[in-house]
Amino acid sequence: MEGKDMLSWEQKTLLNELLLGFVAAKKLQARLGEGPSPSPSSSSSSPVAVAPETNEILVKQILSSYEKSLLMLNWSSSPPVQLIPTPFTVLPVANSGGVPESPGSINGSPRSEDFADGGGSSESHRQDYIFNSKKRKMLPKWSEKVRISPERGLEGPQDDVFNWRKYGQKDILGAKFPRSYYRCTHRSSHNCWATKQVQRSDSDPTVFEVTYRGTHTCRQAITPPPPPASPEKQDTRPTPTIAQKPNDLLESLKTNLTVQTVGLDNADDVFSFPNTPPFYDYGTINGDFGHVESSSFLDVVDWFNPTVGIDTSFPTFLPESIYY
DNA sequence: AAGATTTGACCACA
DNA sequence: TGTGGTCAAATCTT
Repeated sequence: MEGKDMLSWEQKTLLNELLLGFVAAKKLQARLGEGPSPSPSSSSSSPVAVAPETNEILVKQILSSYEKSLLMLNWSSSPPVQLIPTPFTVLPVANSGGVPESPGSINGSPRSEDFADGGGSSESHRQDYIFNSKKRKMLPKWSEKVRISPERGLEGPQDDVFNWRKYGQKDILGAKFPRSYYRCTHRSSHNCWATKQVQRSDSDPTVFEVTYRGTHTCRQAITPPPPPASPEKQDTRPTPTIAQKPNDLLESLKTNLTVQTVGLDNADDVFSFPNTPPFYDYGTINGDFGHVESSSFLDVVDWFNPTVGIDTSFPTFLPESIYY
């Protein structure tokens, strides 16, 4: 029964995201429709200087995709709906892996051990373990390099708004520093399978290589944040236990660290956080809504998920029907 | 007392 | 068989 709750929560989250895109597309459509479409030729500073008809077609396609997706979600509530690990989860620094051979239920089925099996048969426990291990392997994976500024005295990157719980540390062959393993604090409560590994760079101790696996299905960004009790009590903990206003957090993050994405061609590109959190800028990511088959916007969702923890709470203009 | 971290052990995979 | 990733009991912190 709890599993069902989780599933429906995921569906809601997905619906939420879909609706966001849907409404945005609607607005765009309205704008395109109302304004006297600017002359397609000259002084349009927009990078996407296309004929109005093309715009409309694109918008229709977008809307159609959203509608279909939403419809599908609505009527197929019983089959597992995956919020994340789908083959089209592409992240800016994805370093392979991550593509499930079968989109089966990666995240949809909660671990039975969570509420059943009360420490009973070790055999079933083993099977759960194996199953989850396989499951995890199919999660999308990407990494970032996070640089801290030494003068701030931080020893670990405080790189996102998610709550991570350390579950292991390992000495890695050939690495000076041990690798730390974190998973989402809400793993059991929200069935959130996001994990990350933090490895301090050998060559530059101010750089932490953070490898994320899986995306958050929890809503940490809007869960009641614990009061900022004692600032910087510990150091090696790369995880803030805060989930305050993303903007505030981003501002502070911007001053503290930079993120280098790994795996891009120009690896020395240093990425700084933008001023506003999320970048729900479909214009910059679309590239090709025309035949991308409704996956692009999900990519965006995943794109910012790990670093800034886009919460589903940001200014929402969604119909209350999906609000819970 | 509850939640987080540490750490040794176990497991899968290359 | 060695290594990386995870588990879980013990320990620590709040």
